[in-house]
Amino acid sequence: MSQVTLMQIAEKLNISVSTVSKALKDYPDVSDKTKGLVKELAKTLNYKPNAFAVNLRTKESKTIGLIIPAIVHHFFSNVIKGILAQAEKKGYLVIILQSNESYELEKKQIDLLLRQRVDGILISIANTTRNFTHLSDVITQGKPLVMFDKIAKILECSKVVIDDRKAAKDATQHLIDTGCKRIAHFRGPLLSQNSIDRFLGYKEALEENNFIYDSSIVYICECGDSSFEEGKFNAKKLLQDHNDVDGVFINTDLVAIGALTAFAEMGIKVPDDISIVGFSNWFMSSVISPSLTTISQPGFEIGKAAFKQLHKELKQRKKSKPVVYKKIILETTLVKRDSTK
Amino acid sequence: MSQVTLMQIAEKLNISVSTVSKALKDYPDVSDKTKGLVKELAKTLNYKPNAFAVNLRTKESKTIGLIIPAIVHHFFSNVIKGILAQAEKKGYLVIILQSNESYELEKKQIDLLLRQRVDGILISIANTTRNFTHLSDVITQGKPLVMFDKIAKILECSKVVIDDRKAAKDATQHLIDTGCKRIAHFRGPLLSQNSIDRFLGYKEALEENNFIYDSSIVYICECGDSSFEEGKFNAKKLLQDHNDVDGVFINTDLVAIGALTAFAEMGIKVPDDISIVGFSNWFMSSVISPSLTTISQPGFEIGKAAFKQLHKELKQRKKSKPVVYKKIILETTLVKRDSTK
DNA sequence: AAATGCAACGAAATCGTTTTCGAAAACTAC
DNA sequence: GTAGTTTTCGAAAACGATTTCGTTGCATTT
Repeated sequence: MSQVTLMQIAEKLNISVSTVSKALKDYPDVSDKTKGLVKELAKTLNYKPNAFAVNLRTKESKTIGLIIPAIVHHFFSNVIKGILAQAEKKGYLVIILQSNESYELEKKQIDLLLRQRVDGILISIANTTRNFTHLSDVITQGKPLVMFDKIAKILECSKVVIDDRKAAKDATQHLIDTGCKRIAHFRGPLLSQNSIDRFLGYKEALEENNFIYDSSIVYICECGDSSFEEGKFNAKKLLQDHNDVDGVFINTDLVAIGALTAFAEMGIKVPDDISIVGFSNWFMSSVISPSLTTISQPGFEIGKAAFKQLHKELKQRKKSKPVVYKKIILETTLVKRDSTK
Repeated sequence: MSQVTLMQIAEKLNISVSTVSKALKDYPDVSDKTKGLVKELAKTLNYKPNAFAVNLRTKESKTIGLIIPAIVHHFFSNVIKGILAQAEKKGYLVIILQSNESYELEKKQIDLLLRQRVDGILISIANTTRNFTHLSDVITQGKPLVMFDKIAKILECSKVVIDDRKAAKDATQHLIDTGCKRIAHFRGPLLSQNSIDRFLGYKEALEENNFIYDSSIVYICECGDSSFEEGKFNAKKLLQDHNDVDGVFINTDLVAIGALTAFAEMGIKVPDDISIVGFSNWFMSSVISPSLTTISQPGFEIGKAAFKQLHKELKQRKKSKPVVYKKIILETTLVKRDSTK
């Protein structure tokens, strides 16, 4: 029941606590003989160092915090998987918090993690976050902070992202290349940076191909829990208002699948009557029918890269080396499927 | 950079560390005047108690561990969401580890969590786990352990589950009620308890309705990363070998969706030619076409209940009250959709 | 005036490690 | 045999908070 301590081992062997500690950590100033004795007894007693004491002494806990807007989300759960995989390799544990896209919660959670004195923090910020002082506080306190996917451009810290603008441009270009003449866009929230960038990529592709940009065929989706419904709703509205549209680039797969469903219900043929490109490459996009052309967003790799960068900064700080912030941009690819020609 | 300590506050106010500590925790033997001074200074200095020291002193960290076979999984990510929501309410943090359905990893991770001295552990065990000593160790060490979904029946501890057998029986009964005469089953791994129970429920429904059980129309799926492919593969095989089958109860939605896809490719009409019932109610099951009739498995509630139970045991132990283990069984419901008549 | 009670504070032990700095003990060399 | 190394070990001081048990002063009671 009660845990074994260094002291108990020391008493049984009639040596001091310090020698036991050093023996277990293979210090050179302990004889092989006592090392053997200590290690053997430690094993039979099933000694596990008290992490609380170690943390207090060493001022680090080999634990990092992760704040993410949502867990039940194909992309984000892949990111988590990537982070956990990498953290495990390096012997780190991860405390996960879900901000629910709420700035207030995010602020509280940052405070919680700082109180817990995690070694560093990984975060993808909430859509509603405008004020970044809670995040700059982290950096001020000397704790590494790495942002991914949903970042704050102003903050000076490392970031792991994709090029939303380029990816959106690729997606739109694909619609153009496959013969679409009038291309609509279902965008995300007005204030979400990713959504803005994707919108800009869409617009840029249009302009480069001498298409006329028409704001009346750009629809806004909040991309929350009811993404699917938003997709359905806007698809129906689109058909009513602009039946000449023959292509849509949609901010996320879930909205796109909603749109696909609406089109199916209304007897509109995809891709014959209208082509659709989504964004993120959720698993389900490959199994619905017609399967969805989309942009693959490497969640696992983003998570992996984010932890790697955090770990690098952790090591740099430990060696009191200057910390260099990095912006890592991961590649996206267009996955062509049956929702486009 | 360097953190504020009780000592620093004490020195600035010319009082002792103990008084500062007691003032902040509203002990009755500190005057309101000094309490005011201390609290004010603590706030302006942005004092945060050093969690490492508090943990060491109090022997608890308000942190629990969670081991889960997979994160990128609709059901499990919902469980996580439920756990995190409840943990947040009670002021607990959650360290999450993914076992990847590997017994070896699971064992290591239990050890990691014990070393970290988390206050308790929540776990859904890996499919490959046969030996449970690593889990009984947790209980022996006096740490609460609550298992959910994938449990070990032998272990004496609290459990949160659904009634797989009853749910499977309901699903099969629905196929019978809607006129199916020959019902196949795509089951999960031979050694997975959930899969066994669902199989037994299937069989029980057949027997109660005087259907003949035929093992040749029970197919095995590993239900791993390639679930979808397995569903497709087995659906095709089923059609080749037994074209008289008019209903299938399938162990999980993902496999079922694979089967749906295969049927669509082969021109088999669902539910006219064959009816399908899945299990778990993934989000995608509601948006594919035809939408999938399935058993809804309340992931969020399971997570919530699991944490609640753990928290209750944590409190009981703290008050040295006897800990009572509970087996909590949550309700499932049959969600009727278009893949059955 | 002595005894009692109470309010307000502090000293010090404790939690279990890590690590520095000495101090023995053992060994080498002259 | 002495001086100087090299091993090998231990004492003790952190790390920062919590909590027990005193101690002080002051007011109240008899």
